[in-house]
Amino acid sequence: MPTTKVLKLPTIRRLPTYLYKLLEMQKVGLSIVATPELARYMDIGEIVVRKDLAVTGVTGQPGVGYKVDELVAAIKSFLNWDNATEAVLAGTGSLGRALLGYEGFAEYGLRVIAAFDSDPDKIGTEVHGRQVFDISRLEELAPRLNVHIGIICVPAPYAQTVADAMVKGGIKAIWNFANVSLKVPADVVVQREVIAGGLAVLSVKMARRSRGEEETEE
Amino acid sequence: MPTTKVLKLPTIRRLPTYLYKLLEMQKVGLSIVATPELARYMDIGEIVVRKDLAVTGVTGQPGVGYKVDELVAAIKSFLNWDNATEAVLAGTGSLGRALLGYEGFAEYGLRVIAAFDSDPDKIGTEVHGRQVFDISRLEELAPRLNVHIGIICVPAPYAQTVADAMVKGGIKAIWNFANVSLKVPADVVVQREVIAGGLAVLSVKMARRSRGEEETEE
DNA sequence: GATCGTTCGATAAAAAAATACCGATTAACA
DNA sequence: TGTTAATCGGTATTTTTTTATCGAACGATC
Repeated sequence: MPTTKVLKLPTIRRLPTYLYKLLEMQKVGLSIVATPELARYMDIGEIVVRKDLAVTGVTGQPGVGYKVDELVAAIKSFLNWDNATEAVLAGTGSLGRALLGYEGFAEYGLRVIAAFDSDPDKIGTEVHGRQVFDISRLEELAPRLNVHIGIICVPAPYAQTVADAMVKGGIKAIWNFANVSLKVPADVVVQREVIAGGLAVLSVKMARRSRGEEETEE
Repeated sequence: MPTTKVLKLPTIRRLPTYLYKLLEMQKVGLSIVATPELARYMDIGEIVVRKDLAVTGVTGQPGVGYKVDELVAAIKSFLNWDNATEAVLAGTGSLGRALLGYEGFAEYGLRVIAAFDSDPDKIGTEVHGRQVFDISRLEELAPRLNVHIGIICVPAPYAQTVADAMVKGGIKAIWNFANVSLKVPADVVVQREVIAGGLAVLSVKMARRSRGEEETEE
């Protein structure tokens, strides 16, 4: 209870998916959920589900299951998604626009309140209701907007420059979609997202399958 | 050499990032790369890099490093990315459009040649040079296009229906961006992509950091 | 109220992945 | 030619993650 348990990255990665399912159940009015159902939905073992839910501190009832509301609250709290965090986004290319258009972030406690770009044609426009500012103003505006999360969607060569500006602007967490490692001070956390990683796994799985080999499940 | 070595998922996920870096080096004319440089770029240990590269079968030279060209070829071959595979995409919402606009796939051996949607306003239009067809024609057109990879970007409630159509259309691999588990025959592989997973990790890291705790690096 | 099937949760075992260690090979340079 | 620094690649170890096992709690049914 007092100290922090070891955090398990795979578990944390799975939590949003649980949350998504649980929110769906809430909408339909379901109040109880048992492990087998979640396991089917997640395509993982029942025991994994129990371990995952355990980290949130929620305790289920034997023979019954878990209370959906409790789980939702606990997961949100664990992820610090209970009160929306505001973020800025740099790079309004196709990926940046996609993220700006993704309504799901609302449920994930993330509100992207402004976008930045270097393209004069884009500066001053709006993307999905958010204004696009000149990227050179990022460092100046971030503190005024009081945001602490930055999302980088610029091409790889510009990512470090943008990251530097974010750090100077007081950003403490960077969600990096550019495929480069960013140098940041120790008190800033970075999460690099490599979408092609999934494609690689898919490719290898497919190749094996077509060769008729059996492989370990993901 | 004869039998298949155990495939390590984390390694496979990292391969595209190596590849990206190596292609960059090729462009600049570098022909040799050593582990420490890659390790810095990847933000992981040197030993991990060596183990990763080992699965491709490439052997480096002590005191020198690896040949960039060899690595590029070996990784592409390992991932079956050496001759482009064609794919279709379902759902031209913001995410679907972003994927259609991502040029990087060319380097990853993926060519999305057609898109599908159910919205009459989108059907018949073009998105980044690819035509958008009525999703009801997916099952009919997929075999004629001779594609075996399908990308699902439709809202979660429609994902299973789309997947069924893809399977009937001869698709053997599905890259699923909808947050649901898909039921498919055993000879079809599915890779589910949960973008919010990374955000969850970032959130937890940030929370820990602000509490002044030390955690294990990712 | 007794029995059965279901589910939770703790402990233990297995598998997977990351890390450490160390000898061998190479280039650079005195 | 000898020495030094850098690097690879194999084996061994540790850590992390998944999977298995089992007793106890609960609801439903008879």
